[in-house]
Formats: sequence, C-alpha cells, structure tokens
Amino acid sequence: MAEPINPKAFQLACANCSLAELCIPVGLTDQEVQKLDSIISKRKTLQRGDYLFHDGQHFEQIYAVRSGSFKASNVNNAGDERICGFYFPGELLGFHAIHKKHYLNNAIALETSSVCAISFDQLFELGTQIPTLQRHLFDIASQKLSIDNLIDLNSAAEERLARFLLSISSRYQRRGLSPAEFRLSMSRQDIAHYLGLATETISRLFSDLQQQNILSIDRRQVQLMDLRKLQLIATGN
Amino acid sequence: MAEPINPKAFQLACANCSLAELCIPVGLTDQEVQKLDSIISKRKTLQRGDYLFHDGQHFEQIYAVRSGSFKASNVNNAGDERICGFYFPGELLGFHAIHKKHYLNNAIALETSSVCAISFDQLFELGTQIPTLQRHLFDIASQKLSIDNLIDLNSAAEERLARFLLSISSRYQRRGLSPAEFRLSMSRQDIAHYLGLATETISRLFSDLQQQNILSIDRRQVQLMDLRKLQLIATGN
DNA sequence: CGCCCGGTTGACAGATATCAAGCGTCGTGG
DNA sequence: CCACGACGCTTGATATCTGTCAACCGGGCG
Repeated sequence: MAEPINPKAFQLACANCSLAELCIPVGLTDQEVQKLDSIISKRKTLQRGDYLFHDGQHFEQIYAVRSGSFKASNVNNAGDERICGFYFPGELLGFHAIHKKHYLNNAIALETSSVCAISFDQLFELGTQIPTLQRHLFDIASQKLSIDNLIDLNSAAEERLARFLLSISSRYQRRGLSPAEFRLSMSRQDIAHYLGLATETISRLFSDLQQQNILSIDRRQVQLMDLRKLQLIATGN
Repeated sequence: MAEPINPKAFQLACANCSLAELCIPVGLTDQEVQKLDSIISKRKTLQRGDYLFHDGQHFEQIYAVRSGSFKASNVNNAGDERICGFYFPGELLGFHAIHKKHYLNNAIALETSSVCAISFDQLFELGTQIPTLQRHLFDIASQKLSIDNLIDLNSAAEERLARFLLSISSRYQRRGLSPAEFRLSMSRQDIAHYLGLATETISRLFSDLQQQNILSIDRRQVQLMDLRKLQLIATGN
C-alpha cells in the first residue's frame, strides 16, 4: 500500500522549503536534501515568550528557524537579561552548545514562530557522508563568528543602533524581503539589552533619527528612508 | 638511504608538541597525528608587531599558536584600532575567515611568537577521513563562539576587567601554568580597546584593584591575590 | 645620559543611565 | 461595544560613570 500523500508533510520538507537557499540545504543535490529531510526529527511551533531551549539544558538539537524570530539571552546574577543575539528564518540556533554539550543561553520566541529540529549527532554523521554539507556547516559556524562581532564596544550609542538596523535590514533582504521596510519583532528593551544601552536611550535615538528624516518608526514598524546616511552613522561618520 | 633524523623537525612535530592536548590533535591516534603532521605546511616565527595576516587578505591557512601571543584587530574609518580578541598557545586563528574566504581582521604578534600554518582545505579534507578530527574542529569553532561572548555590554568597567583577567587566568591554567601569576603580553591600550574602555580607565581600575588587595601589578606582571573577590566582581557583586 | 613611550594620576566634560511622569495602544472583561 | 488596566514606549530632569585633556613619572633603549 502506497503512502498517501500528506500535503502538510510535503510542504514541510526541505526540498519544498522557500528558505532552502539560506539554510542547511545550500548546495546539496536533491538526493542529499532527501537524506537531510529524513533526519529532521520534528518541526514545532512556539508562541511568543515560549522557550525553545533553556540555559544549561542538555544539548542535542540544532534548530533552524522556519518562521518568526527568536532572541538568545542570559540572565545574570542581578536578574538582568542580557541579549546575545536575534535569529530569523533560515538561521540556525544551537551551534554555540556543541563544545560544552549544553546550551549556554535561553532561546525565546519573539512572536509565533516555527522551527525544524535536527539532531546534531545525526547531522554531523550525515556530514561525514556528504562533504558539501560538512563544509557548509563550517561556513555557518564561521559566519556566526562574524555576526557576533557586530558591536564595536568603543562606538557611540547612535552608531550601535545604526549597525543593528542595517544588520536587520540585510537579513530581511537576504530573504527577498524589503530591506527598507520591516516590523521589528523585539521590544525596545530587547534592543537596548542587546546593544548594551538603556531602553530610554533607544527610544531617544529613534526619535532623533526620525527627526533627521533618516527613518520613520511607528511602534515597531520601521521604514529606513536614508540608508546612505544610516551607513555613515554606522561607520562613525 | 634513510632520512637522517632532524632534531628540529622532531621537536616541531605535533606528536611531540607539549600543546597537543589543547590543540588540533586532541583525541587522535598516533597514526592520525602523523597524517596531521604531514599537512602542516610550515612553522614560522614572528617578532613583536609582525602581522600574521591582514584584514581582507585571501584566506587559506588556519594558524595554531605555538608560543607567544597575538591580538586580532580591525582599524575603523576614524583610524582607531578595535581589538577583537587575544590568542595564546594552543589556540587557533582564522576560523572566522572560512565563510568569506578572506580574513576579517589583522593578526599581530604581541611578542616573539611562533605558529603552525595549516591549509584549511587540507585540514577539512583530512577531517572527512577522520571523524574524530572533524568533530573536534566543530568543538573548536563552537568554543570560539562562547569565548567571544566574554563581554557583557551592560556591565561596568570593573566587571569587564575582572572577566578579562579571569579569562586570561584560566587560559594560563589550561596550559599547566599558574592561574594566579602571569605576565600580560598586551598593553593597557590593547586591553582598553578590547573591553571598550579608555586606557586611563584600565590604569585606574588596576590601581583600585591593587588598593583592595585583590591583585598586585607591576608594569605587566600580574599576581591575582584574591580570585574569589575577582570572581564576585566579574559576576556583578 | 637622555629621550621616548607606556603608564599613572588629576581635573573636568560629556554621554548615557537612572529616576520619574505621562501617553497611547492593545487586550480583556464587563 | 465600551471602559479599564497594563504594558511598552516616550520624554524630561538629574546623576553618575567613564572619556578626554593634560601633566607627570619612570623604565628601557639607543
């Protein structure tokens, strides 16, 4: 008896995923993508505020963001939240945990989001059979090393925010979306904690940038009106 | 005619390297280490201030620090140097370049130093034959992701310096050296640029910590006298 | 021996944090 | 459907930390 076609499963397969070109399948043949699909244990959906994993939790899965977005954060002794990064569709969560075998931060959904969960052991094992895949995994890890270098500690607040916005913008563009118009899924507080600033400072900076006609912002809806000027600010005038 | 034994080559082989347990050979069999040795193209020595590689330079080699130390830095548009990290014996330089195929910063020797150069392509190729090696390379990349997360942007200056000192301390300890007594190879300015502070601030903080009997510092010679207190400062009291 | 550079210390300035008040929107429940 | 409350955000006043500017010190090297 032939397996009945399951429309949902079909849609969820890597082969049919619109993010395939950004995500793990990059450069793989159809057959290889099929193998990859076979190890993707499950896909899950999370609501805003749900934890994908917790700081200290045993590491097993790498997660690929399918839709929505996440923040990675730690809570320090004083109870303050420190944001380590944001994750968007096509990006992978969990690489930092490979070494210590447990996650080093919390991953929290910023909105209704879905992910594909992949056993790292199985992914690695598959990589040993498919060098293209293995190489790509190194690429991803390497890329992550540079994304994390976004913030110049010596830079002024305005410069940090400009870099942050440009980073978000280019990540939207990568996905074929508008680099100039998007909705921030994180709060001012999240941005502040990510950039090492106070939420009030973020708020003031947005107001300033709006006044200068560099962008327009209404709640979380952003329109970048002068990318050139924003880039100048981001590189320290 | 048998190859004459070359004492220098013998000493330089991974198999006889005292850093083997920290470096790439971790967990490999003797035979595998031999294979590794065969792809290590050359070892070179650099003097203080020499560049191991330049920002933008085409990427080909991963470097393992054998002795001495390095700083990785960028120069921004304003001409200011931004320090991305420090590298000590047993640590690897160049992983961040895998993705873009060119180095993203300058690597500069802080003192007379020596490195082993390894073609990444060959290392990767060897990894496809030796899963233990491949897995270890992932471990290293993953570990690097967490080291880079050292600085909490929201933290006070004293906290940052404390974390920096503890990081240096634990890296000395890893190598079997004293975690409490060491010589800093970088200038106050380098530390400042790494932590996102002014050199004067570093200088004042060292004076303060010395006054509190938490450490004693003479030029670049450091003695950590109260690790417990230093840890408290590092975690925000 | 003297210069130079890295480091220290002091006085002051400025950027950003903190504290506080108020506003608008969204969601909830009556 | 409307009213209320909560929360996220904005804006203002003030405080504080760290940067900047400047002078000086001392060791190392030529």
